[in-house]
Amino acid sequence: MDRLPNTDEEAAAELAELASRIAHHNRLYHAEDAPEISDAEYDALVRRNNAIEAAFPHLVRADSPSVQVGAAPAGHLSKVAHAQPMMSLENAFSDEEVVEFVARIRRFLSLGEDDAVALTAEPKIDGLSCSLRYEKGRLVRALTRGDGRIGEDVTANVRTIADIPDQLPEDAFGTPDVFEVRGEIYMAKADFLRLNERLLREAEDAGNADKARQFANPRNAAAGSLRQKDAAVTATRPLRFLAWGWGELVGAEVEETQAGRIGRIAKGFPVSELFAGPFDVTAALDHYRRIEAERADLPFDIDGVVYKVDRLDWQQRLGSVAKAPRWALAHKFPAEKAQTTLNAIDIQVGRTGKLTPVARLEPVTVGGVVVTNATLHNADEIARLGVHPGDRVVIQRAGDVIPQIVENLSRDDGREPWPFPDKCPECGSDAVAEEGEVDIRCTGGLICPAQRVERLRHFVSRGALDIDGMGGTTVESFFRDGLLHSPADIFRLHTKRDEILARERWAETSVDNLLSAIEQRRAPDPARFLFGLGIRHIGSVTARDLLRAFGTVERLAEVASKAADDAEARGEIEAVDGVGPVVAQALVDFFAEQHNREAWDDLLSEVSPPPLAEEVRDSEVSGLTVVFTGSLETLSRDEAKAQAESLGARVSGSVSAKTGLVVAGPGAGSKLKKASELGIRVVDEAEWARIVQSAT
DNA sequence: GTGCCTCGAGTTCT
DNA sequence: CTCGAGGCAC
Repeated sequence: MDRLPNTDEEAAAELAELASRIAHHNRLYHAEDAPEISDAEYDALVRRNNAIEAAFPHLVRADSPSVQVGAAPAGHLSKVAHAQPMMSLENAFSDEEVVEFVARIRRFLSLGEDDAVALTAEPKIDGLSCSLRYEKGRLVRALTRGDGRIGEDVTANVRTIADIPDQLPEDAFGTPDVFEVRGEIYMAKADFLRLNERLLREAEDAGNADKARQFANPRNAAAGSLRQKDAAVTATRPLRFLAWGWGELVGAEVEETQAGRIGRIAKGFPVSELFAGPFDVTAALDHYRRIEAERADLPFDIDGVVYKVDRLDWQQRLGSVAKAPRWALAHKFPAEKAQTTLNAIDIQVGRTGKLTPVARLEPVTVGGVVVTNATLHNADEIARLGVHPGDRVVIQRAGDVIPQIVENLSRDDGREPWPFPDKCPECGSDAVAEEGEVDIRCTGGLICPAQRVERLRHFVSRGALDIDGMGGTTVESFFRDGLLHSPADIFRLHTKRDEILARERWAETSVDNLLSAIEQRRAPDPARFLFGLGIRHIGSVTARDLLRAFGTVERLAEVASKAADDAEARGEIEAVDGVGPVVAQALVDFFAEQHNREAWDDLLSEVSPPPLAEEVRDSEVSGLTVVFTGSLETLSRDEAKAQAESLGARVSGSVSAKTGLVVAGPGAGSKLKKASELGIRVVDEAEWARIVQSAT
C-alpha cells in the first residue's frame, strides 16, 4: 500500500476522492450490475480510506464510506455477488425420504454393496446464513445469503459479533489466500427475550410504550439486528454465530471429509456441539431423534437436521441440481400445528375475476409468527374440509411459510356445505364456474370495481410498467377517490397535481417524483406493456414471445382482431412458440370485447410502446439452437436463456438433430450422451461464458 | 394418448 | 412457493 499522505490537505483531498469512488462502486453493486472492479480492488479502496482516517481522525467526512460500509444510499445494504453461490437445501419430511436420498446417492455414484455412504448430521439452526470471507487470514467481507448468488454486504455489522474473529487463528489455518467460512447468525432464545424486554423498557423510558417495536421471534430479531444501517446498533444486539460449512478456498490445506474440515473450522469458530458423524443412515436417523428430543432444551431455535455426505470427493462428484447440492439434505421436523377458531370466510375478487375464499382466523402463533389469514383456495377445498364460520380448525405453516388449514375439528357432514356465493360480493354480477373448471369467476369484467382495481395494480406492478412511487396501495387509494379509473388515467395524473398535493403524505417532492416516473413510461417496453394488460394466459414470458413474433403491439392487436374470423390470422398466432388454441382464443376474445378496445385506444393515445428491440449481438452461436443441461453454477436458467437469446440463439429443452450446441454442467445425463452420439459440440459453463464475452 | 415441462396465477407476513 | 392448465414431444 502507498505511503500515507503527509499533510492535512493531501489527506482531505484523497479522502474526498475515495468517498466518491467508493460511493460510485457501491451504486454499481446496488444496481446488481456487474461491478467494474473486483472485490479485492474494492476492499483495497475501503482499506486505504480507513488507513488514512486512522491517521487523520479529525478529517473523517460525514459521508465517509467507513461510516456507511454496508449501508448503500437509501438505507439499504449494498449487494455483492458471492464468489461461490450459496445454495439452499432439499427438504425431507420423513425417514423414507432420507433413505431414498441415500439410495439416490448410491445410484448416482454407482456404489457397490460394500461401499457405505457415511453422513454427518447436525441441527439446522433457524437464523440467517452468512458467508465470511477471509483473505490472507483477515476478515474482509461478510455477505448474507440473499438469493444465493448475490448477498447483502453486512461486513461492518458482522465485525461487532464476538463469535466471529477478525483474524483466522494462524496455528490452525495458516494464512490461506482465501478462506470463506459459512454458517448461521442467530439469536439465542434467552437473549431474544431479554432483548424484547429491553426494547420495551427503552420505549417506556421514552414515554411511548405503546409504540415499542418488539420482535416476533428470535429469527426476526437476528435478521433485524444484523441488517441495521448503523453497525453501532448491531453491536448492542446479542448475535451469535455457528459455522456449518465453507465457500471459496484458495491456498488452504485440503481435508478429505466434511467432519475433518468442520473439525478445523472449529478451531477458529463456534461449531454446533450436536454436529456428529460419520454415520450410516440408521445412525443418522437416530441422531435426528436425539436432536428432536433435545429440541426444546436447546438454547436456540432449530427447524430440522442437516445430513451431508462426509467424503468431499464424493460431494464433488455428486454436484448439484438446480439450487441445491445432491450431497446434502435437510430433514425437517414436522410442521408446527395450532388450533384456532375460524371467525369468518371472506371472498376476495382477483384481477381475473376469480373468487377466492379467505379464512379469517382468531390470531394464533404458529412457528413463531402470528397467523390471522389462510387461503381456502376454492369451493372444492371448503367442501373437502367441510368448514363453516365458528368451527375449530387446525392450521400449520407448510413449506416454511404459507399457513394452511389442515383439519376441521368441528366437522359435521350432516350440515349443508357452506354456501359459496353465486354473485360477486363486490359488484353483484353473476359468479359462475366455467365448464370443467373449479374456479368461480365474477362475470362483471370491467364493471366490477374489484377487478378494475386489481388490473390497475397489475398494470403498475414490478413485472409490468413498474412505475416508481406507484405501488398497489397508492393505486387503490387513487382509484377509491376517483383520481384513476383506467390505466390511461395514470398518464393524465399530471392534470391532477393539485388534487394529489392536497392528499395526506403527498408533498411537492414526492408528487414531482411520481409524475416524472410516470413520464418515463410513455414509451414502455412493449412486452411489459402487453403483460400489464392482464389478458388471460398472457404472462410475462408469453407476452415477450408474442412480441418477438409480431414486433409491435399495434400489429399484434391487428392480427388478433382479424383472427376472430380469419383462420390464417389465427394460424399466425398459434405458430408462436408456446401459444396454442387456448391462449390464442384468450387474445382474440380480449380484442373482440368493446370495453377492451376502447380502453386500448385510450391507452395508446397516451403511450407509445416502441417495437420490441432486443439487442442481438453477433456471436458464434447466432442462429443456432442451444440446450443447457446439468446444473449451472454461476447462472440461473433464466439468465442463461436470456444470454443465449441476446446472442441470437434459440433455446430448447431437449437435444435433437437440430441442436447446434449443448452447454453441460455437472450432473448432465442423457442429453449429454445424446449430444455426443449425434456429434454435437458440447461445452462447459466456463466456455459458454467465453462465448458470451466474445460476442460483438 | 401419455407424460414431461413451462408458464400463469394466487398467496402470507415482515 | 405451489398448484393446475396448456403446450409439445414422444
